[in-house]
Amino acid sequence: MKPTIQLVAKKAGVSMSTVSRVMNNHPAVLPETRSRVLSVMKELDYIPNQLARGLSSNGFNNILIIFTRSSTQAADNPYFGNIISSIGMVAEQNDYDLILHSNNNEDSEIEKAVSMINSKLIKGIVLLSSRTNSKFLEVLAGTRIPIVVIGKYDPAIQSEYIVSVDTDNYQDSCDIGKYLLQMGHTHIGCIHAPLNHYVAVDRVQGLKDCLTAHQITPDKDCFVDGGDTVDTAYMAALNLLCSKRELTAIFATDDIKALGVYKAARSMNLRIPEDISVFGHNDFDFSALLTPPLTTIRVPIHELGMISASKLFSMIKSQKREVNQMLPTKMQFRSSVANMKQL
Amino acid sequence: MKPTIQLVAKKAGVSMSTVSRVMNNHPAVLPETRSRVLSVMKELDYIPNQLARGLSSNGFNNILIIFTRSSTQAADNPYFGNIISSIGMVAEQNDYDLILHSNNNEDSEIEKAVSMINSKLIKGIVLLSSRTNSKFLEVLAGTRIPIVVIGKYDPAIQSEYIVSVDTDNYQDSCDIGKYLLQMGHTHIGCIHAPLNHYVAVDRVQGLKDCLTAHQITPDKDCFVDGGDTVDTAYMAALNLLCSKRELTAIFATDDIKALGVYKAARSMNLRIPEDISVFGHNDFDFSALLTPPLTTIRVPIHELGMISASKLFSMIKSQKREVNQMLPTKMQFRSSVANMKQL
DNA sequence: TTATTTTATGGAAGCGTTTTCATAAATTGA
DNA sequence: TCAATTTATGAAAACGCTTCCATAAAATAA
Repeated sequence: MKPTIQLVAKKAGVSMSTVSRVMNNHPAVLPETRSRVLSVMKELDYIPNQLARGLSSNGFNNILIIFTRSSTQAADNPYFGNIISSIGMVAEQNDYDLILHSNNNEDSEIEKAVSMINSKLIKGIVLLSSRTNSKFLEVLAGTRIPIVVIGKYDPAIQSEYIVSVDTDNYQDSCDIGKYLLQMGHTHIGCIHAPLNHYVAVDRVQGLKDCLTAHQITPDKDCFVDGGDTVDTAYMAALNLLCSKRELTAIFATDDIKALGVYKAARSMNLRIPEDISVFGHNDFDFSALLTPPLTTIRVPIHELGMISASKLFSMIKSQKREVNQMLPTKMQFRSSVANMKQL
Repeated sequence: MKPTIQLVAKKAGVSMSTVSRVMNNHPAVLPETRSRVLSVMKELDYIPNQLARGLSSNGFNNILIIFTRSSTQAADNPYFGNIISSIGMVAEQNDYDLILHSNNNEDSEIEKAVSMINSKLIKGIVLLSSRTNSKFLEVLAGTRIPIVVIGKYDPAIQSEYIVSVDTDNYQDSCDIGKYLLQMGHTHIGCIHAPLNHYVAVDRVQGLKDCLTAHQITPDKDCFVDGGDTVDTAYMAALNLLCSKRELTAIFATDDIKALGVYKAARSMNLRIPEDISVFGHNDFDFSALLTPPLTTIRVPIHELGMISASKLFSMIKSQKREVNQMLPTKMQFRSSVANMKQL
C-alpha cells in the first residue's frame, strides 16, 4: 500500500541504507544519488513512518503536560489555557509537540507517564501545579527525564532532573494580609482552592501567619474551600458571608474565585467595597473591568509558561539541571478594598 | 537494559507469542501460564514499549487538536481552554490522549498532520475553527481519517470523514442586529476577529445583511478588525470611537473584544450604555459581572467540545459519518445596551 | 478405539526504520 | 606503480512488539 523505504530503494536502484542516509542528510552520499532518491520519494509521495523511526532511534520530540486537576475544573480558569499556550509557543520553536494529560487518578497518571518515557514517546514533562502528598515526582525522578514544575513541590525531593518555576505565593499572601490590616480590616475571610495543592496551601498559610503575627488568631471557619469554579466559589462565599457577618474583607486566592465572591455579594445586596472588600490573585484580563475594578496581584502567567518551557528544553539539550526560579508579582491596587479608617 | 518481551518469555519459560497473548488478554492461554507470565512481568518491572506495539499493530489512540490561530492569540481567549478541557474529558473516558498543534503555517500543519496519520500516530482530528481559503480539509479528507470541525467549513467539501459542530453565527448576528435596531440604534459599529476564519466572516455578514434588510447601508469603516486579544480590540475600539462619533452601539463579536471596548470607553470617558451600547458574544464567566453587566449571547462552549469529541469517537469506532450539528445559543439581556427610544 | 475437532503453545515473518560492519571503488602518497 | 586511505554503498542485524501458521496435546465424537 503505502510506499516504504524499501520501495523507494528499489525504484531508485539503491539500498535502504542509502535512502535512509538521504533522509537524514548523511554526508556520505553522492549528490547525484541523493537527487535520484529524492525524486523517487517525491514521485511516490513517500512519507516516513514516525513510529518506525522512533523505534530504531531516539524516539519522539514530544513533551507531556500534566494537569493534576480534573479537566472540568481547569476549564473555568484562564490560567491553564494561558500557560499551555505559552508552552506551546516555545515548543513550536523547538519543533516539539505537546501531549496533554489531565487525570484525577495519580497512580494511573504515574503509570502512563512512565510508560511514555519508557517508550521514548516524550523527552520532558511540565507539571502544572504539584499536589501535596504526591508520589508523582518521587517516582518520576527515577526515570531521569527532565521535569519542570510550575509551582512549588515537595522540598524533600532532590533531583538533578526536577526544576521549578513559581511565584512566591506565601509571601504574596502575607503582603496581602498586611495591606488589608493597614486598611483597617481585622475580620478577614478567605475563599481558597482545594488544599491538596501546594499553591493553595501557601496562599492560605501566608495570610494566616500574617494575621497571627499581628496578634489576630485566624478563625478556621473563615477559611473556606471555594473549589475551582465560579459557581463553587459563589456557593462558598454565600455561606461564608451569611454565617460570618462580621467579615469586612475576603481574600479570594484566585480572580475566578473573586468572581464568585462578587456574585455572592451582589445576590446578597452587599456593596463592594463599602460592605465587603475583596482582594484577588492573578489579575486576568477582566479583573480591571469588573465593578468595582478588582484589587489583586498580577501573576506573570505568560512568562511562567515561557520560562518553564525554555528551562525544560535546555535541560533536554544539555542534560544539566537548571536553577529554580521565582518570578516577581505586582500588587494592583484598584477599588475593591475599602479603607476602613476613613469610613 | 530494559526488560523486553523476550526476557520475560525466557524467564517464564514460554515463547514471546505467549507473553504477547497474556498482555493482550488473548483467551487461548492457560490460567496457570498466564499467572506465571504475569508474575515474571511484575518481578522484572516490565513495561511494554508503546512504539513497538504501535508499529506492529493499530498504532496509537491519540487525537490531534489543531488551532489555526497562533498560540499567543489563542492564549487570551478562555474559549479555547474550555473547548480543549471538554474534549479532554471525553478523551480520557475513551482512554485516548490529546496532541496539541498550534501553527500559523498551513502548509507545514498539513504536512505534520498527514505524517501523523500515515504513521498511525493519531486516529482522529478536531479542528478548532476553520480558515477561509484553506486547503487543510481538502487535503486531509483524502486521508480517510475522521475529522470534526468546530465551526463552519468550506461548503464545497463533501466528505464521509468530516463533520461539523457549530452554532449559527450568521443568524445570531442577524438577531443581534435586529435587537439593536429595535432599541433604536441605527449607527452600529462592529469590532470583529480577523476575517480569515469562517466564524468571523459569518458574525460580520449577519449584521451587515440585517442592516441592509432594514434599509441601512453598512458603513465599511464601522467594521474593524479587533485582532484576538483585549489589547488589540482596545486599540481598534479607540480608533473606531474617535473617528465615528455618531455610533451609538458596538457589536463585539467576542466578549474578550467587548472587554477591549469597555476599556476604550472608559479611557474616553464614555458611559456604557448611555453614551455607547455594547453587545458581546459567548458569555464568559466574567461577562455578567462587568460594569455594566454585558448583554451578550451565550454559546454552549462546554457542549461544543463534548459533542465534538463524542462524534469524533463514534466515527472512529463505527467508521460511519455523523451528522453535522448546530447547537442553540441564547441571548442574555443585561445592561450594556441602551434603549434609545426612551432616552 | 480411532478419527476429528479444539486448545495451548512455539516459530518465525513481519511492521519500517536506523546503524554497524563489510566491501568495492576511488583517491592519495611514496 | 603499488600499498594505504578515504569514500560511497550494500547487507543485515537490531528496535520490541504482533500475528499468522504450524504442531503437539487434549478433548470430543463416532
